Amino acid sequence: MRCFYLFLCVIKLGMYTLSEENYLKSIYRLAQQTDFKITPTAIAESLGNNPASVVDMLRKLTEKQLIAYDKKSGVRLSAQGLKDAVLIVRRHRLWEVFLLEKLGYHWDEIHDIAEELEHISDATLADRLDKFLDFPEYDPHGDPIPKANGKVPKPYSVTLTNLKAGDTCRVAAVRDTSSSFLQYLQKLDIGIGTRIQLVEKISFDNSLVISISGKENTTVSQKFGENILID
Amino acid sequence: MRCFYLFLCVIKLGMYTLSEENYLKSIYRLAQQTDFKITPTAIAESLGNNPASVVDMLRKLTEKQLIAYDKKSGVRLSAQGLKDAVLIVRRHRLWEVFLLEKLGYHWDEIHDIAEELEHISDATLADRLDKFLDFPEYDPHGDPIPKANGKVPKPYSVTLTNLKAGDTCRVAAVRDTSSSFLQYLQKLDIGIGTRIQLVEKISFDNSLVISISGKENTTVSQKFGENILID
DNA sequence: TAAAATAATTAGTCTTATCTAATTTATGTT
DNA sequence: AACATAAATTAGATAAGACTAATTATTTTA
Repeated sequence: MRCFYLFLCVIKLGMYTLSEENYLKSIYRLAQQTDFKITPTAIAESLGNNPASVVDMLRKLTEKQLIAYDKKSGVRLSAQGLKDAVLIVRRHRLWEVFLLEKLGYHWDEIHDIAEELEHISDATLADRLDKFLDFPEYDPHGDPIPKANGKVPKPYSVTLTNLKAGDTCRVAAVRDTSSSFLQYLQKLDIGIGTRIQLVEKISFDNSLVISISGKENTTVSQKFGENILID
Repeated sequence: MRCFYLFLCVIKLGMYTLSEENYLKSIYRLAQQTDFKITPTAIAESLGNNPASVVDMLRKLTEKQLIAYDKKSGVRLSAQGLKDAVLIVRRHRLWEVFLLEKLGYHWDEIHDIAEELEHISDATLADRLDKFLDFPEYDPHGDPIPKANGKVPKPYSVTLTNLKAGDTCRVAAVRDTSSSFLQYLQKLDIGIGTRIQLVEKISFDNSLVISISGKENTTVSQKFGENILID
């Protein structure tokens, strides 16, 4: 018995539960996306959980030294927590490339499958997949893929809403990767690399009038604009 | 709230928990491998679980109409349960081919990773992977891969222990896929297709004296022989 | 067939991860 | 500063899936 548990302990070293991994990833993404301090409520929202559950898990992650949390500065990943979170994101984005390029999925189908695949825990899997895919730099949504050494290329941060009327840009990446957003983009004929000109900002509700690939004007919401990262 | 649960219900339709899937697979494999009736104890052993836990789960699977269980005839998969179990096995074996052929893993490394990958639940994933791999018939351990329509090619069933002294055969598949067994095979220079001659059966403990690829004699145990499927 | 051994089951406990409801702590506004 | 609102936390409940220990059935074997 004692022996059996020792064994389990050894083979599980460095591995986390599905939930723990999802919390790490969520905290990492919040840290990337916003400059605000990361609160239990924000994490709860991003995971679709109750804040009370988040507080419990934060305690657990603190015990495991994956995060540090105090009310003043909010939640922060430890060196180890950051390393683990980056690896999960790396796996997610590599699997997305695989699903699109090798299995022929569309870009609005791959996110949810990659959410499952990213938790496969073999030590060399990510690196082998990386090599198999010929070391892609970006995933199909334009997000940079963290390197094997843990380095993360700087993600795009300027959005459509940052443009001034008359400016032209190219779509570099999308922030929201839900299928509803991506299908909307499909309908508008927008993909990575598409040229967009901001024609006008409607001051009433910050709607954006844009021209896609030089074609006739279309109006989109502020929320839409915030989810288009540009070059 | 009510709305949210309805949504969950819809997208989860036809999906099972990790545990449920592992029980289904285990029952399926026991049914394939032996003609004995499938008992809670046998399932417990195959999963490394306590029989009490198995009884609990059998109740649950019965409620979901995935199995039928009575003491007389043991556990049997329902039509639905069989369909689901076959799909899991299909996914497992396809992923094994992928890991070996595309990612360069060795045959003693792939089983455990495929145990995780087989639970990825997207509806079209198995078929896409199948196509990507060019519809392989056997996995790297020689096990037949169930077809998209649910048909399962007949697995090999004759083992080394069924031979008579002097008989020659070729290795068609292995029953045990643990890395300890596969590494042992590697050391003996045995793979799928290797020619083996049974030189002598030791009646004391049913050890087998064999000649591998025509080379000098080696002695292996009965347990070893039972795990080598031949053509 | 009776005793012994084995298998199946029940009852109760534990852990993980979630929830709701209630309470405490912060923040913001007048 | 006092109050109102929002956020964080605690306490207690629940469900899944595992466990141990105790009990009941069923086989074997003498």
